[in-house]
Amino acid sequence: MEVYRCTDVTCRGEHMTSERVGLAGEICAERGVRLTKLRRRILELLWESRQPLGAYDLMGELNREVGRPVGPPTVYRALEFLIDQGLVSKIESRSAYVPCAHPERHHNCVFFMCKICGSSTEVENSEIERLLDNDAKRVGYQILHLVVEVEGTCGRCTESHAG
Amino acid sequence: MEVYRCTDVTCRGEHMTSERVGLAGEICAERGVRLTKLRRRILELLWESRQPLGAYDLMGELNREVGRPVGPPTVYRALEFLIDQGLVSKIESRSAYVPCAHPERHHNCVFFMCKICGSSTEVENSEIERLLDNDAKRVGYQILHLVVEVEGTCGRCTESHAG
DNA sequence: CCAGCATTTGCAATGTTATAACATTGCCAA
DNA sequence: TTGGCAATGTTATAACATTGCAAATGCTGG
Repeated sequence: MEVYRCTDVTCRGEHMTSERVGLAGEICAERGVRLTKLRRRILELLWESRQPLGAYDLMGELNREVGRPVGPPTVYRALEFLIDQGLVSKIESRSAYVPCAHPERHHNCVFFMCKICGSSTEVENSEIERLLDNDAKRVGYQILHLVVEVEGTCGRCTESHAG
Repeated sequence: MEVYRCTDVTCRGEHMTSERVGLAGEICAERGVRLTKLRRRILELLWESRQPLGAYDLMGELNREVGRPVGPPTVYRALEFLIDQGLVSKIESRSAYVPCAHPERHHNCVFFMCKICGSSTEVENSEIERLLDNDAKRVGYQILHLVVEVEGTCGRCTESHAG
């Protein structure tokens, strides 16, 4: 059983995919919604990946696994479910999907994306949310959803490219 | 000559498209880059629109104007130029493009998007930039580009839908 | 158990957004 | 006049996403 680093640096230590997916299962049960085999498998694939996966990446992998074509709608519907349940987020600037580190809490994620290695890091920052709330009041908006994505270079890549 | 409301609420008053595009021309001249006819026309179309336009919306309009097919690369290259010069921003969560209210300053825009009427409002918030800078340091990132987009309902639409 | 119903998935087609690869134009300077 | 260069044109295709309908699956009450 392989082990993966948590993509949320505020959360130290390592977590197993199965642990993550198990938690997701509990959350779904509590809410009376179904984490079906397909949905669970897609969530696993996202946890197993070190970088955001596109819908068609997921499709390709599922194709290989089940040995027959899995169509886009199948994948997109599962992703929609996972996003609705807060188990996955879409990275808008990449058209890619990542598992959410803390689905048990309702928070707006900030994503740091490395331009070089493609990895993503999730952080929580309630202060940003507060600031945007203020701005929203100022311009008369009711907030439904935040998209905060930072493109840059991660420490590792910045070093290795600096020489 | 039609007049349009500035999409940046921190900037009161009204501005003409020609004024905006004129400023863009000056900026390009200073920088030694060329705001060609095509690029200028696309910037005008964005200023004339009350909401973000997709690349294919722009293509359609240009087709009508020049009476022959204008291909996607033509539009995308012009958009790339305008974005590089800070004259236009892409709204990632919509795959749509908006003119930048203050190209003369280098700042990261925050966009509020109304889910109902589709309009967008640009605000400046250097505090958010500062917070994200802190987070970036914390996770070891070098920031290259920020995407901060808020989806919600604008004051007008919130009212009319509340009853 | 199973009939009825809702949810989920399968499938084919299509729509939408973006880029690759290569050709052409127009301008300027050697 | 030619060679270089930036911009644009052209064709094709890649990448991402949705619609509409049919089939399968899973719950629930009889």
